[in-house]
Amino acid sequence: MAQLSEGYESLRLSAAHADMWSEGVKDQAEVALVALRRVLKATASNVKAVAQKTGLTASQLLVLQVLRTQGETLTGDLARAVDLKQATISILIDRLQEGGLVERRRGEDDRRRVWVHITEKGLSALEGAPDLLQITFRKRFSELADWEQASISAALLRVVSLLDAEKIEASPILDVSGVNDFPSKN
Amino acid sequence: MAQLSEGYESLRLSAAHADMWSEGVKDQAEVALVALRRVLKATASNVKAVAQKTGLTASQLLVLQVLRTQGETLTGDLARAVDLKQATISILIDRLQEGGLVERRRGEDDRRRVWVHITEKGLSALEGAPDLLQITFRKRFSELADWEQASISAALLRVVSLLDAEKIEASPILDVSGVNDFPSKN
DNA sequence: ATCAGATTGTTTGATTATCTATATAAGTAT
DNA sequence: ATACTTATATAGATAATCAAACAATCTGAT
Repeated sequence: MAQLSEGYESLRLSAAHADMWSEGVKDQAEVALVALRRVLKATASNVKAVAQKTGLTASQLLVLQVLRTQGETLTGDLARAVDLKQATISILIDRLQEGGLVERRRGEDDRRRVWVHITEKGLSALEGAPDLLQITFRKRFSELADWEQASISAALLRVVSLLDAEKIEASPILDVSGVNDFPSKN
Repeated sequence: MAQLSEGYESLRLSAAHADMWSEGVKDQAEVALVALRRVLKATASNVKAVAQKTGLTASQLLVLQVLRTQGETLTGDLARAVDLKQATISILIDRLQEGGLVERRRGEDDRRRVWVHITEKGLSALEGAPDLLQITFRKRFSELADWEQASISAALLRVVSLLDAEKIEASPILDVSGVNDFPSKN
């Protein structure tokens, strides 16, 4: 336990214009990365917690949230949205359907396609698990001064570009948990 | 496919001082959240990709990176660091040990404790999987002007506080993939 | 019309993750 | 000593997840 915290105690989060080559002082990139990691960890923890509250798994929660946000969605798009293989989504949807949380509908024009939509029961399952992290974020963010809001948004967008994540669409959820490879083939 | 992208097309990422109550225009919080989600998705995708390159699973990769950064670590601290249950870590370490990537060492003063450390083989396994995302980030970040670096770091730290993530230590990896509930009990 | 190839989903078989609950072992304190 | 407490490990169960094979359907070129 000591082990863990000590490891990070050595990070100087305030070393704004420090000599980047001196020993023992992290550069700004490190400061940013540490902050980023904390954000990532916080959000990931959050999903698991929310999922558990509803008795859903993280992936199931994720899928339901996508469906709530986007409405009826093709299974393939769902797979892309949560970064899972179609095979995985297929089984995941099976389970959700068994529980009556979603329904499948065969495409009319193109009968290969399968549309998935969330049911009333699915919606109420989500009601039972408010995403407190996101709610907290919104609330506190809204209390910030305009200029600061703009500054944070800009910085985040900058980070997106630094990560070369331009082409990555956002999942409609403040999370990541069962995620996969790049938006490659399937 | 169309379904997915259309959903986000409606977001006006540039509506900086727009009327927050008018229809069809997202407020700044939404802008920030969308950016955040993209960051999360990008990083999550990254781990999976890196893991796959080495033949490791995401969790295994995560653990190895923790061990490389922190050196010898107690299994319990490891569990906390990657937000998994001790039981899960135990099995995970079993596998890594079978592959010769880590070793266990019984504590000397307190013989209940088990220290885990990465082996040479483990280190070279990591060499084979450079975290390109992180490398890219560092490189591009370092090319930014000082003031912008500071601005981004500050904004990220602000986000951490908005998420109430103060108490959450950063994992030494730019990722989250197998993560669990809050830093509660065990 | 027909047939090759592409797309979209599902199924199968296997591995791994992960949890809860329980067991084991070793410290600590009364 | 006896009863807690802490640190790991094990067992049993469920679910995630993938790759590969399969099935159904559509498209386009002949």
